[in-house]
Amino acid sequence: MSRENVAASAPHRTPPEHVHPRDVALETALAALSDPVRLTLVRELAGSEDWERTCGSFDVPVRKAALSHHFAVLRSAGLIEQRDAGAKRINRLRKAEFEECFPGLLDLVLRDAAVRPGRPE
Amino acid sequence: MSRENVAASAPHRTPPEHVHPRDVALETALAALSDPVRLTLVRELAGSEDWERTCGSFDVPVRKAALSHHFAVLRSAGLIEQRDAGAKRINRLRKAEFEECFPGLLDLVLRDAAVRPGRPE
DNA sequence: TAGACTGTTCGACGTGAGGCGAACACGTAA
DNA sequence: TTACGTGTTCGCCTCACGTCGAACAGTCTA
Repeated sequence: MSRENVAASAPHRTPPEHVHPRDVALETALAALSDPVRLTLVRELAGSEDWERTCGSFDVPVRKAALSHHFAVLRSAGLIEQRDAGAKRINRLRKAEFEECFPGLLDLVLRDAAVRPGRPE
Repeated sequence: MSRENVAASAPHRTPPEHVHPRDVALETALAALSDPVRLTLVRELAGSEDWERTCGSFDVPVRKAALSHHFAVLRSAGLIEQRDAGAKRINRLRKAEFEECFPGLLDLVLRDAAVRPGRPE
């Protein structure tokens, strides 16, 4: 709690904790991708450049509290990486790492959006 | 309720209702596979011949009521097909159809079991 | 410095999923 | 016919998930 612990020009915001897809169970990865909101996030992210999208820039029908929760789930499933940039937080899809650990899964998710747009509810 | 409605040597047990993977949403397929019990069922089924395994022949730590529920989930996700054989109900993994609709997914699930046996909980 | 903006955390809520035992239906064997 | 085995359905319970509003912490800008 001393002054020194906070010193050394450390960032004031606690940076997000990441999990590498290597340390993610298959069940966790599948569960993370089985939610429509998170599926939208992943797909929009896949169509953007790395570190291009802020958390608030996605077109999803939930408020920011729920949105923050979904990003946390994606993070702990090894699907995204986040970085603080000023007041905003920018995102990147961990395409290569995830593909290496769960081959074909990300492709399936992204392709499914294009090939079969209107699925049953 | 008349005698004729039951006639024509119809089976007494109502046969299970099936869903073709074609009519299954990606979210549904992923959710079905994100449960450890169902994952075990699918994997054991993949290691057996078609119509070889009865519902009660799987090594899962749940009672028969829950087991019956899991089979219903797998059925409505287009993952298995069931048929009545006397008092028992025998199963088949819809490997080809499912692979056609969700390419790579089943392979990922089955391979993951072999390549990474001990995953984090 | 005051305010606007971005995102996280907290507590609460409703819903649905997964588990169980009990009861039931059906098929089979004694 | 009776008894047993297999699997489904029902009601109930518990817990995790998704959602929200409110409050908070930082960052940037006026």
